Amino acid sequence: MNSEFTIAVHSLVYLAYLPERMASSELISKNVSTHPARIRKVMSCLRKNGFVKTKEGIGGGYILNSNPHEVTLAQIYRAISHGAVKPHGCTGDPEQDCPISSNIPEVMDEIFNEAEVSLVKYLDQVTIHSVLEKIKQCH
Amino acid sequence: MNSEFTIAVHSLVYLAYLPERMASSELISKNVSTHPARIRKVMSCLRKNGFVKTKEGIGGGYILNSNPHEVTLAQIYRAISHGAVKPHGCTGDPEQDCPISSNIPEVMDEIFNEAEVSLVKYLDQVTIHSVLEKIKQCH
DNA sequence: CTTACTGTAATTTTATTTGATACAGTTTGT
DNA sequence: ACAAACTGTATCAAATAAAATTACAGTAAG
Repeated sequence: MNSEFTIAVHSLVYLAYLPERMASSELISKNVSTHPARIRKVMSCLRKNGFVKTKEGIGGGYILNSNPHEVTLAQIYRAISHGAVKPHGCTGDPEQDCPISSNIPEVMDEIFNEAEVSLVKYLDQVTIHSVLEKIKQCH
Repeated sequence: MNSEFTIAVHSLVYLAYLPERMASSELISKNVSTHPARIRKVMSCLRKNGFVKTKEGIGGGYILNSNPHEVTLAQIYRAISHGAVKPHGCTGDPEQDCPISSNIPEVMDEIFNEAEVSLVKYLDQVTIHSVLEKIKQCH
């Protein structure tokens, strides 16, 4: 899994935290500790999924377009990292005679899909607002 | 996540499938489609966790040392890929004044840990035997 | 019409994963 | 004793993936 999901959550939490709920890619990138172009890529995806609105030109940037109490990490995960639980390399070989080797790719796929469902079920219980609350409770 | 977990599951399923439940790293590597040294590395870990026994020297190899009905993918995951759900890159920066930036690493860590607990809870329902059954049911 | 922004693609750099090689240690059979 | 066939483990090289960087077209504000 690459860290775009983490970047997306961080960015949304940051926007929810700002009084104006608006920030440029440069400002967000400094908070997240990454490159502005990467923020723009992630935010572009979040915009397409309705989590934020963007404003181009002078004074532009990203503004929250959703309720932090309602947006869950599961929604963000599905938008940006769907399928990321499964590792890239797969074992086995469909050409082999052995039923283990030839069928395990399909079976492991199914298992990783189900595993992801469980993971997403947990993420569905965590909202942007609840992440913000957890952060505030850090000593 | 790298694919050692997948390799471990595949290898154990393969051993469970073999009548003798014994195979060399070379034989397993061909079934899995990877390098024998990689199999030996993974199997070495499985041995340390009691899933298999190894036999060195001529006629040696790996032999199942556990009941396929009892070994779950959760046990294998914990042995070989614990912590792998969390992506490598982390966002934020503990040095910054902003509470979001400075505290999000800790909070996201916690979230990924909980997410992994959910994932492992699912894997706990899947045994080596049940994977073998799924494979047999492939058309 | 300049400035400050986003959108997006292309490129380079860095990190991770995988494959490959090597060799010491172990067991078996002769 | 010793050759053969294994595992255990470390190291190096190659492939792949992730991240950073650069570049530039498009847009809105003043």
